[in-house]
Amino acid sequence: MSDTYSRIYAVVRRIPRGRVSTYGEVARLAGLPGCARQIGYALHALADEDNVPWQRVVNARGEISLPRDAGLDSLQRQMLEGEGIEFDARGRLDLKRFVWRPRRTGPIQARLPLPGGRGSD
DNA sequence: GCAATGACGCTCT
DNA sequence: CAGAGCGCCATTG
Repeated sequence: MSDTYSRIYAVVRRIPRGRVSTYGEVARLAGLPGCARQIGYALHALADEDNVPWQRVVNARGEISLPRDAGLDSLQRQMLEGEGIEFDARGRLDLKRFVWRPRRTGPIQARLPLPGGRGSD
């Protein structure tokens, strides 16, 4: 496994349950700005025993970005819904509500009312 | 080592 | 808001 993958996995593992992040954001947090595509590439080569919450990574539109033929898109959606993530009719989630923010960026860090129940991890 | 690929993002229309 | 086009870069064959 390359160091690039290790960095990516480390960041994805930090995403708490009930929240999601974007490929571009994960790339930046992993110290790989501009390498959003490589995030997907790394997650594709991921194994189940690696214990990485890959389902919490979506594209910048808040949409599942997996190919249909693999059948993983429905799996990801089911797992996210199980964490309390809500999808609209277009199969998209509201990044405004569910995106993960690593550090407090400002005074307002409003506690998002997670449908799942508890608002903290 | 070169050319093609891909679980993406941003800008313009 | 939605779709099309172009840029991006590590990994693969």
